[in-house]
Amino acid sequence: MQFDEAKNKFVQTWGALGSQWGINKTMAQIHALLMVSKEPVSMEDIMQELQISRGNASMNLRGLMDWGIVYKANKPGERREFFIAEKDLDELATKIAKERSKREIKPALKVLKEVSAVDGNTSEEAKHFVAQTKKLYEFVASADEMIDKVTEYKDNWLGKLMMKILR
Amino acid sequence: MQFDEAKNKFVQTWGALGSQWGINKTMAQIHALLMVSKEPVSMEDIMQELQISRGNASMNLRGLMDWGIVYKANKPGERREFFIAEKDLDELATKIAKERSKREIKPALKVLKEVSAVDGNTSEEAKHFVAQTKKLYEFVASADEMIDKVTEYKDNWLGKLMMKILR
DNA sequence: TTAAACTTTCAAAAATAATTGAAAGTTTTT
DNA sequence: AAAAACTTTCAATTATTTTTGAAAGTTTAA
Repeated sequence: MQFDEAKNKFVQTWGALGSQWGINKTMAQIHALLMVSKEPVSMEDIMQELQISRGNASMNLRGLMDWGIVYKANKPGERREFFIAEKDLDELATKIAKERSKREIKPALKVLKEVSAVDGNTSEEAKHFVAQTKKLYEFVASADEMIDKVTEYKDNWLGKLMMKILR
Repeated sequence: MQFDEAKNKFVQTWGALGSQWGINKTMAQIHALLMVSKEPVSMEDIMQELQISRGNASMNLRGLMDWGIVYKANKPGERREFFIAEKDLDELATKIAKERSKREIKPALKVLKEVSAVDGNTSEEAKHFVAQTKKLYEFVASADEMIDKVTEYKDNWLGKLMMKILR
């Protein structure tokens, strides 16, 4: 396979994957493009390579920066802005995990706690509901904690040991 | 909070969450509904509770069954079909992890392997591309394996020990 | 075998999400 | 201070996804 073809395939595939994970296609494609670019890339270039409008590029770059996985990079002597992706994969995974926890898991936990505290759970139905949502709360909370710990310890000896055992 | 209100809130929240994870809203809502129902639920009841059409209910139930997290249940003496959700949360998590691995991670790995094998990587650009995609391959492959192991060992002593350490 | 009871399918309609592009906003240069 | 070089915003458009509902399909009962 030729370089251009390979690059294109990578960007397309990453974009399609993004959709399945609740990230929009263009955002995932921009990220893919930046991931495999050695040099910082200008908005102009991104628009050109992905054939998208200026507004689209601008908004999705902002989105990626909000996730903390793309940065602005200033090229000396250049007026316009360039962009680079976080290329350290451990760092990338950590940022994504932390952000998803904050945006999605924490709010879900809050709701689970609320709803599992229904008043006077008299009926069988209500009892079952409380039991299930409590279990769910416990489960989600400990999964969330576990992800925390794994990312936190990822580069110390204990973490490395565990990774080894798990592999 | 009253039972009905709580149940509704739970179903709505789970549905909204589903969207962010690439699962459609109705499918997530049906799943939520079944999760907290003690008794098997008929399609009629699902349509009623979620205010959705027959076709919609049918397709999304089929989807949930394809994921292996909802089953048909026959009530003795009843003609029509009833549905129940997998309620064991470890089992649920395992099924989802396995299925996502099969549907999304494995195909992504295939592409990563393909594209990291570009011909005559002469230019600096091409070299960087190959290096990045190879790293990505390694990373994704080991994350996938790790998920495998965690779900596999979840209920044996080693798994339990690790869970304890990680908590 | 036919009718009744129920489920699935799928083309069309509706709802939702993403994209465009031009105007407004910023920052830098002269 | 004005122009130039660039970025952001957002209402309107376009594309995608989901939902509907009626027809076709299937299974059970009589």
